[in-house]
Amino acid sequence: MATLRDVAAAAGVSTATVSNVFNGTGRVSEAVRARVTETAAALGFAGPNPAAASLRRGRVGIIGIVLAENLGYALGDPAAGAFLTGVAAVGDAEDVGLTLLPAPPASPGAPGPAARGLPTLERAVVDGAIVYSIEEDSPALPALVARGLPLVAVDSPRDATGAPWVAVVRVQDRGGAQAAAQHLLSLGHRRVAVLVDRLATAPARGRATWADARRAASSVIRERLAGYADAWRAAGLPLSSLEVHQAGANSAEAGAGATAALLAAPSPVTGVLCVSDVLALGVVRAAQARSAEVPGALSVVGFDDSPLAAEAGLTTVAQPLREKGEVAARALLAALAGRPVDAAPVLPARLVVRASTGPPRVNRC
Amino acid sequence: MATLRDVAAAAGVSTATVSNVFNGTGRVSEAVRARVTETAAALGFAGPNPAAASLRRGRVGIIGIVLAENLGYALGDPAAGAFLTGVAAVGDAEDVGLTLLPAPPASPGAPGPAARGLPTLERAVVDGAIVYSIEEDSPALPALVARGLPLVAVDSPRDATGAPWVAVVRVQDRGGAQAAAQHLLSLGHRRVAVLVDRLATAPARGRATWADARRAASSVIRERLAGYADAWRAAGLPLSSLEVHQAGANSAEAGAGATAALLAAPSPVTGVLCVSDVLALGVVRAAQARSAEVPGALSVVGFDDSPLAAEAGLTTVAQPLREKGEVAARALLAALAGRPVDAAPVLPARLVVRASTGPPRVNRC
DNA sequence: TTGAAAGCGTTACCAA
DNA sequence: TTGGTAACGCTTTCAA
Repeated sequence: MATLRDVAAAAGVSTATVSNVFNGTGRVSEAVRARVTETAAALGFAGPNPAAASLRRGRVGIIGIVLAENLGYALGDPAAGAFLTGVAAVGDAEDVGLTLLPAPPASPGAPGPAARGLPTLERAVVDGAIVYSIEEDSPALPALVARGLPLVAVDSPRDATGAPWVAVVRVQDRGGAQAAAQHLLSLGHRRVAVLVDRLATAPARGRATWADARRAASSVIRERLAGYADAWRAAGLPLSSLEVHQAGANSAEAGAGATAALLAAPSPVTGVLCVSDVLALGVVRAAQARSAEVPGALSVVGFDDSPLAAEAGLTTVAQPLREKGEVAARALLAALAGRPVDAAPVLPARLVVRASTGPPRVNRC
Repeated sequence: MATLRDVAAAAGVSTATVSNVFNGTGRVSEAVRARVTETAAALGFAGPNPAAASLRRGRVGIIGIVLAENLGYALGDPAAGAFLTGVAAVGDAEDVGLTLLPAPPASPGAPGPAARGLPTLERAVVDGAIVYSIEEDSPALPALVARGLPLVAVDSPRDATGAPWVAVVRVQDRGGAQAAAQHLLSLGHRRVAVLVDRLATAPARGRATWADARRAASSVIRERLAGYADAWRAAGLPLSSLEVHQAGANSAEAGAGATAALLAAPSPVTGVLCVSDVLALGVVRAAQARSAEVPGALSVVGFDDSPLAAEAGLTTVAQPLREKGEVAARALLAALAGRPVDAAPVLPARLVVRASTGPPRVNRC
């Protein structure tokens, strides 16, 4: 592959001039520009080597998006897709590329600084990064912070682990969750389950205590659970009638798998508040498969209003996913450009009532 | 920010040694390793500068994914998300990052090599790229080819515009489409519409001719249309009873907008073959809004079997989206590693019959 | 308007 | 096992 120097030599000009031609920068006579362009074409020189240019410039024109777990898993949630769409839209407008960075979960016995299992994260050529919904104890966070990159957090720890965030973007998770629970209460439900993917980093299934729930590893989960509890408290109901269950993962399958436990109990719940739409859709599917009508026998509420929810007629708490991506991207780009940044935007959440919730059926027994 | 050289100086060793410590490479005594690690920590050195390392190494550990149009638009299609998931899964496994590269559509009057509006594409620091479903006349293609990067095409031109593809990944679009059309035929439909997003690069709406259809800008669209026509031909039916309509864009809204024309004609169609699920979902929604039952008054078939389709009970042609991503990524990584590559994998497509198709209702008049 | 030259921060080869 | 030392390919003053 020809280099800029080759072109300079062949065209009989300096490398500085060739660089100027290719960067649109500066004053170059039309004659020289033409000669350089031609020579470049003849040599098959496609433009400055990006790695070299990045090194020299100190900027790359690419921002990273750090996604929880591995990329494949993260993109499986349509909510993540919507968020990315927002980030991408802003990136487009500012001619900034997007690199997806996987943040593996905490693993015990991390070796030296070299082979900690975060190679992509530590070596990615990016100007800054948006940290999307990663677990608070992920080793990715310190690794990123150590790099000294400008960082924007989305859906992340309230106290943010001391990371020097440029901005922390949040959603009214607690208020949205409260509205969801309030909705079920006002329909007449009094025995309801809360279904989370998992409370701790290690997946677990089955019923959990509220004490565990309050210590959930994810701040978003904590907030949502707190919101559900708020509604219960406001109604003067005991938390014993608001059971917390873990599905083990954030997927429709996991939601389906957890459904039996909800319905089979001695006194089954009449409603389920799920912390994500994918979980909720799994519950709906499993309930119907067991001939438990939704919402007749079981009301189901999701969270996120991901694209799937509307299709499925799922009552859910909508958060502006796309806008969240836009806000985060704009904050990061502003910081990179040295512009002032809103350090703590909070986006609204709102209940969207669809067909998956209704009054509880009166007990036939 | 401290550099590797600073660390070397402070620790009283050579830069080579520090480099070795941080790359796990080579033999470094435990004592030296410890001293270097400590010094680095003390200086706040987070590891080698990725841009510099990339320049020196000649590799980055990142592959690009070129998406049609702009990223925001592309990610709006859940099918793209599923594909990306596949690519990401392979990337994870091989510790390779993913950069999303936007490929703007053709625009007239492109200026010099510098400011052609493809900055991200021309400057992205990647080792190779997967070109996903981009238009055949996109300026992105020559720009990429000029860079001399190893390239894998997905859903791309049959003749591939002479680009030196490492591999071209295809799906049995034609066969899948034929099966879809055959399905409607066997249900008794004889007057059917084909709904595409658009045939040419410039968006257009309304009915089109088969002559236009055969010249569609996208090879995938051409293949699918050919498949529909195959079924018609095999049944001995005239193409005049298989109307081609353009929706103008690949979105549910566009599909909905095109629905009126399908139903309002003097002799309305009884079935619609859509080239994507999002279009199909738009048609279903719009038909129902006009009190045309699906499938009673109108049978609707999608394409892709994106995650939305199952939720909505849409009959569609399934293609292995995730696997497509995996195959493409593996091909590219193999090429980068100098391993042998299957240059022309073809993935299967299969009809998935759900609730959106049924026999045509007998005309009441 | 053009050129000379000094790095940007690494890695990898070869020698010690 | 460690160090010296060339590159890697470019951008950017500063001078001419």
